[in-house]
Amino acid sequence: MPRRYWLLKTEPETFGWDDLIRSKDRTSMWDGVRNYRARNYMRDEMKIGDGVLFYHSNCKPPHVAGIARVVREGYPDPTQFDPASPYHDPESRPEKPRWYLVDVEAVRKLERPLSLAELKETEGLESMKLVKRGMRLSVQPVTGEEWKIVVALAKKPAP
DNA sequence: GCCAACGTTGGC
DNA sequence: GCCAACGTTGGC
Repeated sequence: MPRRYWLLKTEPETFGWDDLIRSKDRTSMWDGVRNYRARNYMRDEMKIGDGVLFYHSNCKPPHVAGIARVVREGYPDPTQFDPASPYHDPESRPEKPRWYLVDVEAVRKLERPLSLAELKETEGLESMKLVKRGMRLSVQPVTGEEWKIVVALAKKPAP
C-alpha cells in the first residue's frame, strides 16, 4: 500500500503550526471540519502514516508551514456532540455520527514557509488543487509528485 | 429534483 | 473591503 499525501488548511489565528507543536505529543485532532467531501477523505481515505502538508490560510501571505502525518484514522469528531462547541451539530446522533476526523502529528517545520504565490509559479504544480482558483476544500489530496516538488522546493533558497 | 437566494471561504 | 467560487437551504 503506497503512502498517500494530503494538504490540510487551517487559519493560524485559530489553530496554527505552533499550536500543533505545543499540543501533547505534537498531535491534535483535526476537528471542526463540516464539509462532506473533506469528511469523506478523513473518514475513508486518510491512513496512518500518510503525509500532510500543513497549510496556513487567511493570513499574509498564505503558505505551507510544515509537514505532519496521520497518526489516527477516521473516528467521530467529538465536538459535534458538544453543545458548548462552536462545531456542535444538534442533528448528529452518537449512534450515527455525521462528522469524522483524523489525528495528525507534527513531523517537522519546513526549512522556509512556501507561499501560495511561489507554489503557483513552481513548475510541476500547475494542477495542484491548492493553486486552482476557487479551491476552498480544507482537506485536499496531494499527489506523490506534488509532494516531492514541495518538499524539495523548501530546501532551496527563497526566490 | 430543480434552482434561486443566501452564506461562507479565502485570495487579493 | 471586494468579490468569485461554491456549498447549503428551502420553496415549489
